[in-house]
Order: sequence, then structure tokens, then C-alpha cells
Amino acid sequence: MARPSGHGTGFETRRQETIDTAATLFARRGYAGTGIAEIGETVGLGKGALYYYIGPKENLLVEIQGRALRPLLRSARRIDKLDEAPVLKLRLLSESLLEMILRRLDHIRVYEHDYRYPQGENLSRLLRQRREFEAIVRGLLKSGMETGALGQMNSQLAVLQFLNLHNHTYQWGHPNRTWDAARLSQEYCATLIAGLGRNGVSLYNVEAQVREFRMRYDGMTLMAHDNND
Amino acid sequence: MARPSGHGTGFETRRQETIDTAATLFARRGYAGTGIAEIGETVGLGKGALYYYIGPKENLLVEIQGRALRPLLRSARRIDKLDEAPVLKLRLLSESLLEMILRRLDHIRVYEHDYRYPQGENLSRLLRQRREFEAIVRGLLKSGMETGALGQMNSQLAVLQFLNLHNHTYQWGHPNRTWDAARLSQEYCATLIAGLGRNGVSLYNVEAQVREFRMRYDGMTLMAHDNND
Amino acid sequence: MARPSGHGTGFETRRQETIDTAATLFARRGYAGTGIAEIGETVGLGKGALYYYIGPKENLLVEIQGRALRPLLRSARRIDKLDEAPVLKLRLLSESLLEMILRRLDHIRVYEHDYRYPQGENLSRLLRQRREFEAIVRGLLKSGMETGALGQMNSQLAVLQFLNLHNHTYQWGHPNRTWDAARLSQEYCATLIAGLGRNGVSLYNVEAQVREFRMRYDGMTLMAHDNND
Amino acid sequence: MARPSGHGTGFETRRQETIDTAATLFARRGYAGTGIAEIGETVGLGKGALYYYIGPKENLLVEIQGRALRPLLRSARRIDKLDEAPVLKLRLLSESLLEMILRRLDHIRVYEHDYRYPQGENLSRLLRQRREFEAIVRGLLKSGMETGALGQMNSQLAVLQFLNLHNHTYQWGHPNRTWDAARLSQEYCATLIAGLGRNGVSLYNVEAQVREFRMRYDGMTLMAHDNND
DNA sequence: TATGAATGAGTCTTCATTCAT
DNA sequence: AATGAATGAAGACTCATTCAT
Repeated sequence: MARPSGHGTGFETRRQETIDTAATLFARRGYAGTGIAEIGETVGLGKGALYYYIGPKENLLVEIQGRALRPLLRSARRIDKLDEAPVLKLRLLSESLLEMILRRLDHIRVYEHDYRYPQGENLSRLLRQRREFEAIVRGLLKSGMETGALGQMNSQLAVLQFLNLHNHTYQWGHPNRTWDAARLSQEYCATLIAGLGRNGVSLYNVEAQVREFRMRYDGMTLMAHDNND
Repeated sequence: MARPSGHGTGFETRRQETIDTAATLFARRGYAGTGIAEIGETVGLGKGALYYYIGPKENLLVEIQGRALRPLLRSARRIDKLDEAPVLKLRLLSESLLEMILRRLDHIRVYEHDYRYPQGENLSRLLRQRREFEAIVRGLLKSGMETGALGQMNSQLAVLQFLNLHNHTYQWGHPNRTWDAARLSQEYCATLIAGLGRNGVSLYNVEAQVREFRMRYDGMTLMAHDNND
Repeated sequence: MARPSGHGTGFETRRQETIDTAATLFARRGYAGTGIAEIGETVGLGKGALYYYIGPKENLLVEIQGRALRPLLRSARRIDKLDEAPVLKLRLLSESLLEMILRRLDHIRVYEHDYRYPQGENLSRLLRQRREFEAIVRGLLKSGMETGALGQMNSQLAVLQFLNLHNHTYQWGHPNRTWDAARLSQEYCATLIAGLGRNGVSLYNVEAQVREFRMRYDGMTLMAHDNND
Repeated sequence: MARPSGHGTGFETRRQETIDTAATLFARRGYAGTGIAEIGETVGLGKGALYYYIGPKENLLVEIQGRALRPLLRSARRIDKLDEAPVLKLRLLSESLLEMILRRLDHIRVYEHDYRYPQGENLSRLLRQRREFEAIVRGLLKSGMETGALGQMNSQLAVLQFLNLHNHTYQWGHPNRTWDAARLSQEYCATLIAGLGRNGVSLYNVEAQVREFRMRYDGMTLMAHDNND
């Protein structure tokens, strides 16, 4: 936990490399099924050094889950605040979520499978973040219904379908998959809008909105990337 | 595997109880995170006795996965052979799948999370069954498209959405949930039919078909229950 | 130990069969490496029944060692009492010993390898018998030297060579071996007589004595066989 | 097998000490009858540390057997290549073998009793080495017969007697025994030469050869000692 | 006579973690 | 910044033994 104050240049780099490796291995064999020694060998560090960089094993899990959830929440909040039509925001959120899932397949898999292991504050932080994300999705869906773009329905049922459709994608995705985040988002949202809407809101309608939005905010990225996640 | 020939009356009962317990514990803490000793304590058997009933730990996993997959495949095959409209069959399959998921939440969770642990023949059997189930779903979706009930689309993308929507439900379901399998199936299928269809195939249409089918085959159960699953 | 008094007809038969089986298995995988369960399966008895016939595992070892040592001692004593030339008696003892070794390869191997396992009275009886056998050999060797048939030498050294030569044979013998006990005995004794003697006592001399002895005591068996060993 | 690359100074020392201890214990109670825990306690290492030094239990057996067989084979090969009379070479080999047996009684006992336990490559290497040693002995015996120093006889029978006489010595030897390797070798070879020879080749002949050889190759050691065995 | 069920100590092995250096 | 050494609890699994029936 409390790391010694001063660290050399390479420290953070090494640390992040180690977390990367752990994510790959945890995804492959599960958190409980992966040994600290294996991680050490893969990154080329002795067991002692591992503890210098990471501390106890659970930290790895916390970091991995944080890497998935933190940027996701950040972009969800950013999108939520946009002054756009709810369905458009849903569509943007969907793509953002799928980008994360496809880009960090390992992390998501670990997050989905091994979220039972953290304990105490780590666990409650995790659940808090998860709930906030869901709340944003629920809010957008409700707004969509209020504007009439989506048909009236139990909002929890709507959230359920939105998240099922998106989150389970990690079970299928391969990095070199045919479909990228944009395409999948388009498909999923088309299904959800037409399906939940049941009133003929055109797919092309939303996609047109998306294109128009992108022109306005050219270059703006809704996903948080790289080093600051 | 080859259990010693003769066994008393209580043997199979005890054995099934033990598998039940294991399913609960595995669902809670994961396969790798649950100790044999813990299972023993919970069912009230010493480590030795556990091995008498079950053999190696992996057997528990195999049994649990079998309990989920075997009856699922059985009802999928049965539904597939019916001489009915593809979309109706999809709706029946959906309900059958959700029934299993809700009735055996523990088993499904174990199946989804710990399917990497079995090895050799156990693993390949698992994958074979999984693929067969998917193939049936894909077949029905294609037929649905051919009859025009569903819009034309990449069939893999359709399978993906069908399974995501259904399978991820285990992450939400509680036994005392508001929604039962019938209700969820109705919702999911409405979404998929309208969403994948994109052409106004009426929801009520399918549900009417379902009601009519149930009248004809009154009492017939498509889910395999009880002792033979 | 204290077996219930009355036993059915088959009891002793079954018991001996079980010991046979144990000897085979112990020879193959060692005493410590062979499980009670394995023995039970091989003879077709449940674990409970095994205890009815045999009692604790160590009994098997004691029985097996007894089966090897008891008849050996009996014939050694019988030969020792004969009123014949010492070297002839050595030759007869040699053949008797080799017969036992070749006929009961399993038992001898168990006896040689696993004699450390018995404890207490079992162990001391074993050692007592072993010493008696050696004493007889030593006595005969000494007499042979006194009569001048063998050269003078340290008698312990002579015993050592006699027993090494014979006892180690179990490591080589196969049931269908080219050489039978008579042939091996002839060879070994030729070596020992000429070797220990170092004075030209002819091999043929002894073998002639053997032939002549056999004529006189035609049909008499020096080895104790079968059920009474 | 593949030990992690870097190891401190004490590592190999500790490791060898552990193997020493294991040899003593295995000799006393057998491989299968000796627990890892017992070895640990005796050397003063926890179970974990034991695995750090040795790895799986079988490694101990392999090391012990190697310690006996490797130097034996090395000196056998060296002796075999000498340009001396076959019977002299046999006599040198005999002493070399007895030196090993008396110096490493524990190891030899383990080697003779527990050679069934290694598996796979370990087992086949063992058997290969054993056969090579026998082949050298057989070769020397045959040469001895060809030169007329030994009488004609079945060579397998000669090997049998040579090895029986030598190898079984481990059952008798104590470190503080009256007879050392040189004396025993002299005795055994005298017996074998006269016994197998049956033609009056003088014992003193060979011993004279030995003395003369030792003068020529003064200080040369045929046994491999120390750290490199 | 024989069995099925149960036990619990014991088997070898692995693991996360610590710490002196 | 990193390592080699050590620990000890826990891992899965086996085994000889017992006993009610």
C-alpha cells in the first residue's frame, strides 16, 4: 500500500507492465488459478521484486478492475453531460463501452469473472462504480422514453437488456474480430432502439445523428485512453 | 468415472446433495477459490467421504456443467424438431433457456465462469455441447430470416445478440426476482423480433402463437426436469 | 490376530489366496506402495472382508515372510541333521534355497526389500529365523574346512560369499528362466567349492555324491511344499 | 530439472546435505516409507524450503541413484579401456565397485531396493546405465575366458555370479566393518577366479599383477570421488 | 461372511508472503 | 531496485482402518 515516497524513473513503467501481464494471465487462467511466481517469470521479475512494485496479489486485481472501470465511468459521465438527444447519448455510450471491452478484453474478463475476490473497501468501491455506471444508463433510457424515442417500459428491464447485450460481448470478442466497436454499437443500438422502441424509430435516424455529432465535435474523443486511465 | 459397482440407496442422494452444495459454493467464490474441505464441512462429510462420493474435484465441475447443459440441449433438440414457425420455436427456446438460468443460477454462473478448468475429454465434451446449442439457435434465426419474420442480417451477429441477451441474465437474477422466465422471455423476444426484424412483425403475433401452441400441446413440457437431468 | 474361533470351510483357502495376491502386488510395487484397496479388488473382496480374513496390513507381510522363511528353515534343519559329508549337505542346502527363491520369487523379493516394515515381535522373530539359517550355513562351512574339503578361511567371510551368491539371485530370476534350481546350485557350488577350496576338490566329486545320495533317498524331498509351509 | 538460473553460494551445499539426509532415511525406512516432512525436520528445513532445493520427491531418488551409478560407470569405463590383462581389470573393477558399495552403503541400498519408483525418462536412464555396467563386466569375463585365465562357461552365468557376489554385500556391510574394499575384493576375486576358472590359476598371480599395476600407476585413482560424482 | 459408508491422519505439493542482504 | 532463501498454511488427494448392518 504505502509505497516509499521516492521512485526512480522506470518504476511506474515497470509497474504498469506487470499489471498488463497479470491481466493477460488472469484472463487466461483466472485470478485464483494464476500464481504470483508465474507473473514474475513472465515479466522477468523475482518474487521479491514483484512485491516491491505491486504489493499483495489483490492489488493486481484492484488495478485491473480500476483500469476497466475508471475510464469507462469517466467517459460515461462526460457523455451524460452532453446537451444531446438521449438516444444519441446512449449510442455514444454504447460505442464507448464496446471500445473498452474490445480494447481491454483481458481486463473485462477479469473484471467480470473475478470481482468476487476483492474485499472490504476495494469491493465496495467496485460496487459503487458499477452502480453509478448503471444509474447513468438508466437515466438515459428513461429520458429516451420520456422523449418518446423509446417505448414505455420498466426501466430496470431496459437497463438489463442494454447491459446484457453489451457486457456479454467479452465472451466472444477476439482482438482480430471482424466487427469493431463502431459496427457492434450500431448493431446493438439498432436492435435496442427498434426493439425497445417498438414504434418504428428509424435506425438511420440515430446513425445520422451520430455522424452529424461527430462532425461538430470533430476529433473529440469520448473514451479516455492510455496513461491517464 | 467407473464407480464401484454396488451402492446403497442413499448413495446417489448424498452425491447429488454434495453437487448442489458445491454449485452454491463455486458460484460464490469460484471453482479455484473453493476448497474441498469447505465443501465437506458444508455437507457434513469428511474429506475422505467426499472422495468416496465424488472423486477428484474436477468431477464436481463436470457434474455441475452437465446439469446445466444436458437438459438445455435436450429441450433445444426437442424444440428444434417441432413443426412450427421458426420464430415461435425461438421464443420457446428462449423461455426454456431462461427457465434453466433462473432455476439453476448457481450452475449457470459456474458454467460461465469456470469453464476453462476442465481438461481433456471433459473440456472437449463441454465445447461440443456448447457449439451444438449455438448451432440450433443459429439455425432457427436463419429460418426466421428466410421466412421473412426477421430481417436479413449476418447470422453470427444475430446469434451473438440472442445469446448475449439471454446468457448474461445470470449476473442479475435472484431466485425471488420480480420477473419469471416467461416474462423475461416475452421481453427479450419482443426486443429481438422487433429489433432484428426492423419491419414491424408484431410482438403480439408471437405471443399469440405461443398461447395457441400451449393449448394444443397442453401439459407438454419442453424443459427436462427432475431426476433425469 | 485373535481370529473368531469357528471358520467355514473356505476361510483358509480364501485367506491363502489373498496372501498370494498380496505377494505378487508387493513384489511389483513394494509394501508401502501397494494399497489395501488394490489387493481387495484383485482378489475380489471388499475392504471390510479383507480385514475379516487378514487383519491389519502388516499381517500380510508377516505371512509372506513366514512362507519364505519357515520352509527354508525346516529343510535347512533337516539337511543339517543328515549324516553326510558337509560339502554334500551344503550342496543340498544350496539347491533347497534356490528352489525356494525360484519358486517363490515374489515372496523372496518382498522378504528382501520390505523386511524393515514389521515391528516388535514380528521383527525379532524374523531376525531370529534369519540368524538360525545363517548359523546352519556357517556350521556346514566350518565342518567343510575341518574335513579339508574347503580351504581354511574366516568363516564369516565364507558365509558372506555363500549367501551373497544365492540370495541375490532373486534380482535376476524369472519363472521361465533357462536355469532351474538344480543347475544354478551346481554352478554356484562348483564356484564356491573350487573358489573357497582353492585346492582342486573336483566339482564332479560333489555332483557324484549328490547323485548317489538321491538314489539312496529316492523320492525324499528336502523342501517343504505347499499347504504345510 | 531446470533450476532457476542464479543461486547463492550455500545453495548447492544445502542441496547436497539434503540428499545425504534423504539417502540415510530412505535406506532405513524405504523410499515410500519416508515422508518429505521427516526429511525436512532432519535437515532443518520446512516443507516449502525442501521443494526450493529439491523439487518433487522423486528427484531425491534420482539424485541418490545417480550418485551411486555415475561414478561407478565412470570408473568402469576407465578400467575397461586400460591395456591390461582382463582378469586384472576385473579385479580392479571389483575393488572399485566394492569401494562404492562400502562408501555409500545408504545409496546402494536405496538403489537396490527402490529402483522401481522412478518413472519415464528417469527409469529408462537408470536401466540404460545398469545395462552398460553389466555389459562391461560381461566383456571382461568373456575376455578372461578367451585368454584362458577363466574356464569356458556361459557368460551370463558368470556375470550373474560376479554381480551377486558383489552387489549383495550392501546387506551386510557396516561402515566400521572389519573388511575394507581391498580385502573383500581380494577374497571375492580369489573365489571367482579359482571358482570360475577351475583350472588352478593362482590367486597370488592376480594379486601380484595388482601390486605391480599400482606401482606403475602410482597415485592414480580409478574411483571418481568428491564433488564431481 | 461380507459390504458400503465414513473417518481422519497422512501423502506430496503449491502458494502468497516476508526479509536479510 | 532486486534477489535468494525460507516459511507455514493450505491445496488436493490417499490410505489403513472401523463399524453398523
